[in-house]
Amino acid sequence: MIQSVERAIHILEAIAHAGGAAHLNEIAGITELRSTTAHNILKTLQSLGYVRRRGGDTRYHLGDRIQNLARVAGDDDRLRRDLRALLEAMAEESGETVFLAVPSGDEVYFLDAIESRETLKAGSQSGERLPMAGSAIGLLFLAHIPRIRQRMLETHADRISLNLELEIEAIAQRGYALDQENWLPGLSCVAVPYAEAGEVRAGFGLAGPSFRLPLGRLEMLAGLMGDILDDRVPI
Amino acid sequence: MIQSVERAIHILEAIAHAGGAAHLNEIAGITELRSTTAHNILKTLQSLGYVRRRGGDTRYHLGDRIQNLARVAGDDDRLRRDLRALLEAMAEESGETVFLAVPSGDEVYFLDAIESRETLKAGSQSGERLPMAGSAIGLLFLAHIPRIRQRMLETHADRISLNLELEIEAIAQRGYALDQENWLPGLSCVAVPYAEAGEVRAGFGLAGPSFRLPLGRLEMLAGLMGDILDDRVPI
DNA sequence: CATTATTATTCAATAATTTTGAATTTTGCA
DNA sequence: TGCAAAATTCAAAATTATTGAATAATAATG
Repeated sequence: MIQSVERAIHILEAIAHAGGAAHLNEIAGITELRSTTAHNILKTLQSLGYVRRRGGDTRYHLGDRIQNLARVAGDDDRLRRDLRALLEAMAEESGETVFLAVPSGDEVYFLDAIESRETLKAGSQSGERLPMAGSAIGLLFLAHIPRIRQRMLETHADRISLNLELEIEAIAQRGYALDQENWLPGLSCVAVPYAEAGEVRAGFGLAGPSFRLPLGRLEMLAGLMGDILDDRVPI
Repeated sequence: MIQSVERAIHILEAIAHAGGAAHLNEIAGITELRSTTAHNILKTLQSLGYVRRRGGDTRYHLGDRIQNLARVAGDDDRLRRDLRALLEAMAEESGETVFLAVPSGDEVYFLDAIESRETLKAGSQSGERLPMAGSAIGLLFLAHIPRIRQRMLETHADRISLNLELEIEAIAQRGYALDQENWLPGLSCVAVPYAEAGEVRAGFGLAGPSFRLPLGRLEMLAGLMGDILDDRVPI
């Protein structure tokens, strides 16, 4: 357990607890550190952009860099809680297996799922991970999240086929992703994006046997899922 | 400059750069640390909740705690950039002085402003700070952001008048805040909230001489500002 | 299924960093 | 303008974190 790292984190949390800004002595008081020690750590955090001071205010504020981490970190538990009701609505209204997934590294991570009550159904895969390019929901992330697509280009530039590029382009155009037996014979899928603050954070997917899911119905279901998402009332 | 704090931050950024998850050796490679050193720091961050590993995956992921910091940190520069166009639209359509503010600690911090072209106008106060309870926009934050209200109750419980409580309640009900010469004789204001991810992050304010801003016009302007905000097209 | 290779973790000694406390400077306020 | 409070700097001391090697766990391979 590294002491100064622990202390630095406590300092950040002390500032957060004070509402986002606090004086050196206030911080030293809360964290029970000498003011010099707190000062050293704060200067380090400041030079890294995790703490700043704005014009004419001697208080230390939390810095912008934290936002960069947060954007990538996601917060899966909150998403699962917040979106559970929507997932249930989708399961109810479609009758098929539905699931919720988020991007995690260069993979898709399945947060939650509800299985269809039909005899022939797609299995749920909650807790599993799939490569980005190997699922409708992964293609959705590639199409809608620039940072993910860029990372894909950097690391797997060789493995990106023209076909894949066109597919991603098509998804970006129409908003949702379709998979008609590309991934598994007999299985069809739809995936729609969930966005917060103008950025796609997660995706809802639906999968089932192809004979129940002709193209027309897949498109209808994409619309249905979109409508359920739009029913969320903002402030 | 404290070395281990710097290293801990670099490790967090390395994980973020890797898309939110990375193996120990990968992290050690990027940060140019011995794997033991990286391991020690990661264990510290893990015990603090800033890094975690999820079931059966030996990679280190960014942890939920980062989200707690981010919620308080805000990111003013991005907000100013993103919302500048809206501020301009409000200035244009209302003809009065308008401004953008965010909560900062237990104060209101003015991020941006556009002054009216009228001869008699409210001054802009970009860069200034005002106490929460001393401005329409501060009351707006008190009404809409539970964490801010709670902090107010904890620290200034004695100074909260029944009047203030009722006013906050009224703002929470109708959505926007009004100030008719409460703060300064002859000056009237409106303030409307700006929300992201279901949480109020900033507020737009408008101020001008009371003779140009009777109650009816203030209410109309609140509606106008709300409409400009709603015109932002989500995905 | 056994074997190999990779990756993660533990440990004690050493080297180095960080903490200390006092002194100085800056800032805020009457 | 002068006082008080807060922030910052500095060199010595002491604890802390780093090292590197060795072990354990995990994944990959034939």
